[in-house]
Amino acid sequence: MDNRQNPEEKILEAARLVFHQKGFNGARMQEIADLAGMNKALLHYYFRNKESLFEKVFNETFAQMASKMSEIFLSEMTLMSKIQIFINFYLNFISRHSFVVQFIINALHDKPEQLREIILKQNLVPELMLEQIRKQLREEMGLDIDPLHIYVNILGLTVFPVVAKPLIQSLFRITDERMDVFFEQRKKIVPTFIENALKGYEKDKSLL
Amino acid sequence: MDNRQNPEEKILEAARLVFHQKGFNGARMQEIADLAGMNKALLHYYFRNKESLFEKVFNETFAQMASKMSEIFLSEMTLMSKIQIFINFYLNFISRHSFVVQFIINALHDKPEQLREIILKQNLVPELMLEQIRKQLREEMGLDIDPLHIYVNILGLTVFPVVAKPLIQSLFRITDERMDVFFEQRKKIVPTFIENALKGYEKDKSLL
DNA sequence: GTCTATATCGGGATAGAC
DNA sequence: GTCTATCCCGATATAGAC
Repeated sequence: MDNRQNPEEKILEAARLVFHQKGFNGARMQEIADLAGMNKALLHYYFRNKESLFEKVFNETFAQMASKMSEIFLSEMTLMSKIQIFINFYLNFISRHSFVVQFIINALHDKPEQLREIILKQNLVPELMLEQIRKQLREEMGLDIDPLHIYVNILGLTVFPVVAKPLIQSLFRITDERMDVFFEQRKKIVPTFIENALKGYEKDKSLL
Repeated sequence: MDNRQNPEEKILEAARLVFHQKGFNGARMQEIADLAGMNKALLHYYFRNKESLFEKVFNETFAQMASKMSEIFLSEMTLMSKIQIFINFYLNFISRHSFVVQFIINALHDKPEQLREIILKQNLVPELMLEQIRKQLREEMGLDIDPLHIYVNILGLTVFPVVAKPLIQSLFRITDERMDVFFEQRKKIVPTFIENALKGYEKDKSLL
């Protein structure tokens, strides 16, 4: 671990790695200390206890993902471009931080409160993103659909395969290399899939 | 907990509830014992240790999901009907057993081995399902697409919202009641979304 | 601030009575 | 088979020297 950083930063970096992979219950303070190249006691000196260290990591991680997402979906682009960019960003990001999403989902499942506060603290308003999507669906594609469904669809198509990667691999005996190819393909396949789906609504509005 | 059952079954039922919600690390033998209305020691008497109890629950749960999925996708129906039925079944099932999927994904993420064996033990061959989907894509829609992507898309659109439910709810401040409506809507929206997407490929084969 | 040593506790597992 | 009591380890947390 990088010696130039101050201890706080070294601990946080180690904590990120361990918590992301093992979650709160699975993580060991000892492992974090080892990874940070220092003693357990120091973790308590800098961050009172395991819980508050976890909270720091969680808030930081979640805020980062949320703000990036917000940034993309509130920018000035066509909806389809945004989807394209989101999937690309996300699949690249995830290949380096493979456990964050599952980490977030699990952490949330344990204590569903907060989280909205984390977002608001960053001056992000989730509803704005939805309204922006609604507006673009209407103006760019002439569709009057609940944007939440579309948003969830985008996430599902992007996020699920990443989270379920071990399941998919084990089930169909797919090598790591073929899995990389698979995710590379999805960068093109998913946007097309979504675009097709939305264009289908345009053709036959009775489906809405 | 039901008194008519034998102790083994009572333990298993309690173990299911607790493991599904909290995972291996989060679960407490004490909690399982309490829920089963008996003493911790009895859990060890019937199931040697925590690990093997967990394994029983996991294998059983996973096998159940897998066989149902296999049953649907290998049956004699159009692909679109299967998708329709799968989503309906799944969203109903999940509303009663809300944590199973996350449970499976997490368990797998911790130990990616086995699992294929569980499937094969049931005489299920995952690849058969894919080949069946490939065949139906070709014959019913004239599409020559990698069935794995389609399969993963179906799962993503169905499974993700369930797993991410707390996240969605907290982020957009959605009440439990509105969430029920949301999932009810998805039973129609998702099949249509997929159908549109696939029909889009028919129109413009260059997208494949 | 950083270390070693240790207190404390929760929880899985076992012994042994009934 | 089922219980109580207890063991024992792993892990968080703290005391205290340097």
